[in-house]
Amino acid sequence: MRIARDKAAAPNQGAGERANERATIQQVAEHAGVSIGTVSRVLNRRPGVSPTTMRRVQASIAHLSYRPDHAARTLSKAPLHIGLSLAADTRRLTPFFMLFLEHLIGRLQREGFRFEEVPARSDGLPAWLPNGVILHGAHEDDPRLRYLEGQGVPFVLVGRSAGARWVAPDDHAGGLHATRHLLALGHEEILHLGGLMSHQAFQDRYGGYLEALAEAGIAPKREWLLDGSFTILGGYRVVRRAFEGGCRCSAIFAASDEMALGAIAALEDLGLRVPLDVSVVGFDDLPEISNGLNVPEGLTTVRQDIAHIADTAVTLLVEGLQGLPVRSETVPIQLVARGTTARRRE
Amino acid sequence: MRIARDKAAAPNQGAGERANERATIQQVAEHAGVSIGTVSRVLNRRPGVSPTTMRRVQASIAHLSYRPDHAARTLSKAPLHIGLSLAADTRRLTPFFMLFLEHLIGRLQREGFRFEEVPARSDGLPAWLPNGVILHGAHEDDPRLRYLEGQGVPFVLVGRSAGARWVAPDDHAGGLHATRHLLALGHEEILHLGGLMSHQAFQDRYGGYLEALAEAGIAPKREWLLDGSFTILGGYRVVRRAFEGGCRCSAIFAASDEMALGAIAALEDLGLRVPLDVSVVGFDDLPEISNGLNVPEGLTTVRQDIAHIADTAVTLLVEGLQGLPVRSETVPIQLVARGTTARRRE
DNA sequence: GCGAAGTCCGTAAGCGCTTACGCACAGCGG
DNA sequence: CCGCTGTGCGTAAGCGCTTACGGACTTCGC
Repeated sequence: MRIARDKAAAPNQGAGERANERATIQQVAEHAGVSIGTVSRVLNRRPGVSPTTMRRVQASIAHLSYRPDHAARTLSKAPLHIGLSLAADTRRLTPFFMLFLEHLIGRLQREGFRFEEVPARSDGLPAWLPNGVILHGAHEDDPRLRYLEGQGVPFVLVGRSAGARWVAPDDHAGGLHATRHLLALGHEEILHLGGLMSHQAFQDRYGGYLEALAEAGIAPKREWLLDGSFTILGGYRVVRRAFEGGCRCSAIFAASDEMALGAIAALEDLGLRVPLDVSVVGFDDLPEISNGLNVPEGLTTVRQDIAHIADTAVTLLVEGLQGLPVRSETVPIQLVARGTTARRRE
Repeated sequence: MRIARDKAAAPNQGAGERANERATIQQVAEHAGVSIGTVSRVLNRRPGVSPTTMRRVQASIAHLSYRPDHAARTLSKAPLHIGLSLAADTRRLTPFFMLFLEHLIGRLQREGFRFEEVPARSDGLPAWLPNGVILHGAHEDDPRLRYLEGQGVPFVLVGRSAGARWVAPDDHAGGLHATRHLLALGHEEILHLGGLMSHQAFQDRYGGYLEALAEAGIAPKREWLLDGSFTILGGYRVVRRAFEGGCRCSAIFAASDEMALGAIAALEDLGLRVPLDVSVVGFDDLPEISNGLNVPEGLTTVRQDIAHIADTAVTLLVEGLQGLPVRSETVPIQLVARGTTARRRE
């Protein structure tokens, strides 16, 4: 499959900016009247460039709408391969996960890392050793962790885990704030729509919920805990069944936006109005969900800063590559009050 | 953020395969006792390598678990930038779309293309001109198409469209075969669970359904056409409402697996058994859906060969880059009969 | 037995970028 | 006025690949 690039168009034009062709660093340099080394320094914010020159270069970059080529940048940066390893059970293409991946890949590209998903050999160990690894959804006793440790390869986990570098959102605080919000609105009987309690994160959300209830002096009832298995349909069915079965709760804290969406649909189908009759709080803050709702103001939910989580994962990994001591980070969450929660009716 | 690679480990070792470090073409060449040029020829299946040498090189590749570096390969291949442009309304991260993208990216990477999503300028036109473009979900009167044509940039559309290069699955045949399958099982009153009829593809699926009914001499009733807006929840609600409203149909042809899933859940909740009481056929064949079902044999559905579609998109684009005449391709679909369809109970 | 035509393979340039190195010039103290 | 330090910048090597080119053999016809 050979493809000849149309060279005849501009026989000997050097770097005279061909209309609309993507600009290279060379062209930027010529346009600005400096060398490519200087342009590169500006791009990477490295010292040794006078303010005047820097401004000129930046103007040229803007003028040519130049954007550095990922492939070339990757090739010349430090030859570090970083591996992505995604737990099989998270490979479920949930919107949340896809967004995370998008941010992660973006950051790695911008940073000039060479990265690839690491294929597993038949014995479950990686086929080749990257210089650093980001793991998503690994359990603490995952054999891969021991292996990486043994090989001296730094890694960071997405999700809380003892004795390793990790990033995780503050799931506990999320559950806490969501529930407090409902309590503050006068609700007392509050369902928790959760599931997958083998995951630490989801246990934590539930833990926050329990703590908030305890603060308010409310003893949680056994039947308030619903398992929606983190799907829209799961949320719908379990909530519908609960309310058909005579549940009198006036609020729901769902551990994911998907389940919240299902819950709201179920309530609607039963003739209950959200938020007039029942308030609902979600978790994640996925715009997809909030926009798809027919509550004009959108879903009240707990926002996770996905970009921040992805960013921190990379930062921690870089620390590991530099040999800095192990450090972990909990990224804060934020309650976003919108249209699906209201003061409890009378 | 400077990171020193540990060079002290093997001071003057040349290309002696460092344990587990990722191999380069150089190391493969030394291991096989040939030059890197020859290794490259083997990798790219280019002629001019004797069978003996080829085997030796392949053995070395396997032994070192060598995999060519994307970045380097991209950089040295023909300098063609191909742009990806994804219609805003398809940016909905549906499983189907994500899979498509995964295949597309894989193929482009293997092929050594440089590709990037093309950002739009404020006036809606692309910020820079790639050498070729793949568009997903563009309407025929999309201004971008005119623009690309005017600039002489070849493009291919995913989805049928007059007068341009396009690839699309045979949606009509899909609808036809799915419905024929149900008819052959003795069903006569068959619902169509569709939606989004502004899309040609979904109209076509419906068209296939109508044609099959016509063949069988059945006049479709108005109330057999349901709008599930291509979501699980949409499918659930509309089907539930239909059957609660006295629908006596014994089969459903859903235009997506998601809607089929919703439909099945709704039927279950109403105490109807699938496939004993009602047969259901989906569309797409997403393993995610079929596995999540509690019908042991999985969902009967129409399979779209996503990899083939992505592949063809690239092939057609390459043809465009080579200046070959415009050509389009319909990729065949296939009915996969599994556990959600059965002969109509007398 | 010698030149021509093949076959197979090594060599080196180059893709677009980063960065170590080193040069030119300014400003300083003596 | 000379050398010295320092700042700002150009230069060139090299990242891991692909591929045009040409060289070393082999094989064939005469």
